[in-house]
Amino acid sequence: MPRKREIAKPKRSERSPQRSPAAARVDADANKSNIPASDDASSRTRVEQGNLRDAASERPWSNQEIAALLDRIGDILAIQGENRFKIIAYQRASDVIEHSSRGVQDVWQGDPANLRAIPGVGEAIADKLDELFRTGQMSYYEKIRAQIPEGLVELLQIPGVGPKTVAKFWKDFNITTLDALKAALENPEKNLPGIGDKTIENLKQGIGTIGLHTTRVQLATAVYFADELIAELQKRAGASIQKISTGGSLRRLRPTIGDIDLLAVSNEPQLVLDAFVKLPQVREVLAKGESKASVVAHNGMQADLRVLEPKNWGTALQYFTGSREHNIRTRDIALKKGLSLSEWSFAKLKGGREIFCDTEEKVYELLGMEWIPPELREASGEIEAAQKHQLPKLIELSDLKGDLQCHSRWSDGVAPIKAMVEGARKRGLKYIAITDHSKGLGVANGLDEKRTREQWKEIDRINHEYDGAFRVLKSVEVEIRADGTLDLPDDLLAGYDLVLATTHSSLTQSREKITERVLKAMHHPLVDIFGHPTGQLIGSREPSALDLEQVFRAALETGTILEIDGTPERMDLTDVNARRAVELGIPLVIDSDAHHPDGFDDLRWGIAMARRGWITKENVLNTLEWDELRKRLKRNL
DNA sequence: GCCGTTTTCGGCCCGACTGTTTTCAGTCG
Repeated sequence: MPRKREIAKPKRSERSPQRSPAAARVDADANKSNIPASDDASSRTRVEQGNLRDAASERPWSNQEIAALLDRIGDILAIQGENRFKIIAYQRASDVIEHSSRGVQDVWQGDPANLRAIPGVGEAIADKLDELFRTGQMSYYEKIRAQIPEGLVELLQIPGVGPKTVAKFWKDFNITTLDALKAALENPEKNLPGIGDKTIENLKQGIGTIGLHTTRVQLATAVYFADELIAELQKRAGASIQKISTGGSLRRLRPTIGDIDLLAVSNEPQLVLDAFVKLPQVREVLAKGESKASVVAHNGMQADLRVLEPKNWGTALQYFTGSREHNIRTRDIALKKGLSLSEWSFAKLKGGREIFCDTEEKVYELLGMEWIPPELREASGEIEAAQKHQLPKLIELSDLKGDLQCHSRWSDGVAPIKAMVEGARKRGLKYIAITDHSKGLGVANGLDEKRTREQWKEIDRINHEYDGAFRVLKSVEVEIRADGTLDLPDDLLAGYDLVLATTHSSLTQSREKITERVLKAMHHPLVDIFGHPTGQLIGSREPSALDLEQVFRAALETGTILEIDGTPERMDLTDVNARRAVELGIPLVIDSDAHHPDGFDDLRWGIAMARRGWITKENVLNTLEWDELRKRLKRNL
């Protein structure tokens, strides 16, 4: 769903997914009910911690940090009552940079003119970023930051409080911090004259829920919860619901989800909305009107429901799917065709009948382009491609023929190899690589050489039993040690069908060190795949400082395949990085990292990342039969 | 502040819900 504040408050948490003391994953299913706990100071960026200069380091600026800085400038300008289009310009630049598949500092290369190629970045912002990259500071930011009291921006976190209200607190009541506001609310008649009772109550409530409503959860968690809400709503008001769908970032399958958007068709909207706000999952009703309601569930997630008529379905679904930037672009295109596009219809600017679209296909057709899969609607080139009818044919789950990372109870999985085979067969796969951990990962009961050779015998027996109907590959998830060496000897590695190398420890190494370490492993002739490259765990661990551009170059040089790990908390490579990799011509594999026979369902999330990364079947090697795939492995070239 | 198959100046997506300054501003998506 296109959210204006998506580029302000909620987005901040989306950039730094919430931390929780998530235990090491044993079973992917354990994540289904895992809602990360609220944020803490450790995920704050150097921007949010204040002075850029103090926090400046040799590390390049990440897109997330640059986006947070531009976003913060937008917030300050908004509080100052600046021209709203100037504010929007900073927010748009922030949004584009955050979703850019290339590091902006990398694009810069010492020349601000290079930055102008980024949509939404003009002369002024390019020059400011140039200064930031050269000096580690931005004088414009320092200047405007000094013009408003410290702490004022934080008041924007309160739900329902925007820049105008913050400015009023400051100028009318001299309230500039959250603590001062809390104190003033103790005696509102005296401290906050002219503010109504209802507003006072909302402020008190809002302060209490800071953090709760901005928590982003893993895609899988949100999808399962949305399924639950829809099922319950169908049970209670199903007779009145003709159609129901998810919308927003959930429908676009973003790796993390801020809130759940639902969309329904009904001739009895009040009945459906009443049922919705009374669902057992609902803790609090934020708003309820004639066509929409917003609630907060007991698990802390916000859910919105819109109810409409069949004739509006296409425009409404298109609008509520977003993204915000995508909608701004599509509405702009409509305007140039003399049409005003809203969630209800196309209205003709010069009068005349409204045009209704009961399907999304009709909406895009009127806009002069082909239907765009929701996963691509991020204003990152999909509109231009759709106008030329050159959208890629995105990969689908059913294209996968095998899974090259999964675990049995030989290491940290919970099932015997045979049970994993049956789990994979049930899902239509024809081969799996059993990639139990190597001995270096002591916590995962890693295999030494002796146990490895025992495991191979079992795999031989199973393959014999299936007699070609299914193939189990002898493989390993070998640990790349802190110095870049592998923790199994070469003669053993040579005996596997394929080798997946990953990092699990020393992930806080410097950019230089961890990059050098990974490149060393990628140059090893027996390392076929580099798995879950950045080591990120959504909600609990940031990506390592690994220089992915160098990794991509090394992948091309060495023929090392890169992986998209579909475990909901990993999603690694993530969408933008996967897109960059295939743009450069690097072949990928999509794996579940299953630790349980049902864990193969997580391939679905890997496919989601791939589709968001514009990836086709041809880019992914495990869409091939094993006999074809094996020829593409480095060891067999 | 950005941007251009109407434009280098004059625009910049559209609507629901809330609270309250009862006709609309502020916030949000």
